[in-house]
Amino acid sequence: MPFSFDTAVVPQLHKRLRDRIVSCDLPPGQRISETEIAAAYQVSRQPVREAFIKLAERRLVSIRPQRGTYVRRISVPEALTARFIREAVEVDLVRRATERTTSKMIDTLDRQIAKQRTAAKAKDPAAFMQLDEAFHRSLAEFAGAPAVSDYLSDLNVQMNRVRNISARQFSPQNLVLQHAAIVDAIRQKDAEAAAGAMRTHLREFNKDLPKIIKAYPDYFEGPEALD
Amino acid sequence: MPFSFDTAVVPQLHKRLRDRIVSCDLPPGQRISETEIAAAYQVSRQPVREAFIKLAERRLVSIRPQRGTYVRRISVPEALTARFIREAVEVDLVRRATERTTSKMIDTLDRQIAKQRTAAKAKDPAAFMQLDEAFHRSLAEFAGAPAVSDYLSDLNVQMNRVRNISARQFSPQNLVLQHAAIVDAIRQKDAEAAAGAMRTHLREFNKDLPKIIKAYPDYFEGPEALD
DNA sequence: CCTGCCATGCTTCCATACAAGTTGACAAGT
DNA sequence: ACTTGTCAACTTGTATGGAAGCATGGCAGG
Repeated sequence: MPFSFDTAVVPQLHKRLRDRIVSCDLPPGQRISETEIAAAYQVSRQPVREAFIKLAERRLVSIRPQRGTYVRRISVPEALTARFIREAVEVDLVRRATERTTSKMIDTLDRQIAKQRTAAKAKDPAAFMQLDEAFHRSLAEFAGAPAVSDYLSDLNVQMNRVRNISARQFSPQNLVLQHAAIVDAIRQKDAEAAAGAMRTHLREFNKDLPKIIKAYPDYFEGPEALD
Repeated sequence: MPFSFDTAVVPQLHKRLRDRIVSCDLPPGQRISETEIAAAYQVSRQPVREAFIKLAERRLVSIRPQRGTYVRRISVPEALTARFIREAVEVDLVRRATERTTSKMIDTLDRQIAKQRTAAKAKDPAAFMQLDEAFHRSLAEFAGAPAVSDYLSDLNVQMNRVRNISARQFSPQNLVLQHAAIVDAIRQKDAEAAAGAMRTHLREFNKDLPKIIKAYPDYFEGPEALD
């Protein structure tokens, strides 16, 4: 499938490949070569190579010189580290958001949760993932630090592959309840309760992870751990 | 100055350019062209280009197609966001470290502080910066999350240019005292005091920043904020 | 049957050539 | 004086051709 002409090729390639990797359409461990992708997308090798470099910087692929380029398997320590950082930051964010509670803010969050409930019932994991991200982004905005989300989404790239599988596997209904608990605590202006609810919510990842590892062991890095 | 032959060129170039940028040897706003750098380091344009791509991913340079590549000016909002995240994470880390206090740990930290005092008296900013990073890295290790440091150092790239200038401008003696306060709180197993001391320490950045902006206004992004 | 060598075909890396867009100078016209 | 059009000298983007290194499989020798 070729690209639009009037735009640089590399960004298009990068985005497309990233999406395919995060959604596990290109599964972890999959080998992808410059020539192969170049032929598939009808471009020369150079832009493909440059897209690969960008993906490697985000640790989504691993370029092994003279050997090949592979979709990185998920590193459990890395995913846990990303989760740890996310917990520290988001707990802080939700505390701050609670201190600045406004009725407009509560309304917005309530509306988002209603939408999430709908998506959960409709069993539309992709839509739910998007709403989930929007919810956390809103919290960052209400905490007065909107740019934090951008940094976090960079970080989340590692977690998101797991969460994508997870969303397909399990019902996100739990997650909606946890979101609702966070909003309730904010509504009551109870910062500590909100922080606790957020911690509980984010630690759910640690419970799902082992299940996903059992179900898809090939997707994860073994002890070899070569980059 | 050419490179060693038996190693790939791109990583060497990347590291060298990154160091030059973070140390402000290549000042913010400086234009750097592929051909120019290629000539200076005796390589072809392609590896330079690929190093530029990596630097752009870390937001250290801004590649403007058909126009040129520039060392990014420091974005104040970005630096503040990085600091915010760092505070959230490091406060959490120091709390955890306090809960796991051991005498060996205290010894290590005390020794590090002694070294910092020496570097501060010797007015060796580069050495101090290195010791400072080692100190924070140790705290992450003692908190049982060593990999967090790697993520943070990625984040810090933005702050580090400011801190580099700051270290040259002001005496780091204050910072040593703040480090010592953190260690004292850990010694007394007072997690809240340790967290508070860490907050105070990291918020120092917010006090230095305006001074640096006044002294080097050209190094910072104005309202134009193009990318 | 097992082991080690070696050719072959792959991969990424680097160099080079060309394409396409931007910028600035400068001259012509108003 | 001011605007406008053109051109030349840059910039980065893409294509392509080798060079060097690695993996695989066949094959000779034990």
